[in-house]
Amino acid sequence: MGRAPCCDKKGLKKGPWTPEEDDKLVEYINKNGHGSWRSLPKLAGLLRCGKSCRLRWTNYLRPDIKRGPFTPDEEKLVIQLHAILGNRWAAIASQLPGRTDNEIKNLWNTHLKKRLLLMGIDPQTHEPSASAPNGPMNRLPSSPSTRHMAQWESARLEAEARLSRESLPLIPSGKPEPDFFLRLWNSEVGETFRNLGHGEKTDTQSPVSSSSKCGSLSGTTTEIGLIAADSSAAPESKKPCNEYVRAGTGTDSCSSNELEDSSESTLQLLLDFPSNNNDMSFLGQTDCYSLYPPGIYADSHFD
DNA sequence: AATCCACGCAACCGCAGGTCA
DNA sequence: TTGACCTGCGGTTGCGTGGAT
Repeated sequence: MGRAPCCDKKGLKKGPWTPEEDDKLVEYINKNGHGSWRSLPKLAGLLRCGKSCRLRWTNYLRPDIKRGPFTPDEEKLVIQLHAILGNRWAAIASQLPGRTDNEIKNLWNTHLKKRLLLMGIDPQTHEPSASAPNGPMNRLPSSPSTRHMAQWESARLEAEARLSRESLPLIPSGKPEPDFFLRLWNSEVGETFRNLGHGEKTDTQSPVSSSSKCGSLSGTTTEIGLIAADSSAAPESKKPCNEYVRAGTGTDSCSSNELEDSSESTLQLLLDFPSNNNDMSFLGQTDCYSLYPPGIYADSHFD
């Protein structure tokens, strides 16, 4: 795969953007849209490479960018999503309207990572660091894949307990609509779940650390399968759900691998789940999805 | 007042994947 | 099927700024 160097031309400007350049870029995009980023600089009269223009636009000039400090809620969400997604900043950013992946990446590297370290939590694995052997997360398994499975299993059981306790359909009014799960199950994603027992392929290559990806996707699909099973009385959902829950609740690495390929669309569907600020709120706990013992990510740690 | 240093943010770099001829 | 082109993403760097000494 050949790839043309982006900024191989001499005479292209680098470094900080001037207000004049910003104006040109904004004016051009407002008039014409960005079209091809590669040709944009020439058309807009900028001595920049297209990549630089795109970055400037997406990270700074875009009108829907929310500027200003992150709120505690946003920070909590970033941490929770990072526990699920790992360093997939774009995916995390997509759940925080107005925030860019760059911004979140910076937030993580400059603030959140340090805070977690101070709390004795390894920011990469979200488990207790060696310096905090008695940390509250020490009860979790040490192998990343096992630990993630355990985390999601814990979340699953929590949700299961809550749902059976309530044994009521999920009510709208800020809560997920019951139909959502049915629709989910009957969707293409649900189809993926239904096919899980038939030897779907697995994607083992990913830029994301294996631990985070394994845990996130397997857990994600587990949750969806469970909820679909519990919240829908649709007859067609019974068998596949049972199958799926069985697969999802398996704690060996095989089931993890099988579920791993539920794909980005699955993840996206979960992340697009209709809730307020906390994507995991449907698991029952509103301030944290409780993969960790209470208080780990409580507000007080991030104020 | 001058210097040093740590921090935060904007921007760059290189890779990966998708599209299209 | 192949390769060029394009975009998006994550990691990293460098500079400006403010606080500490």
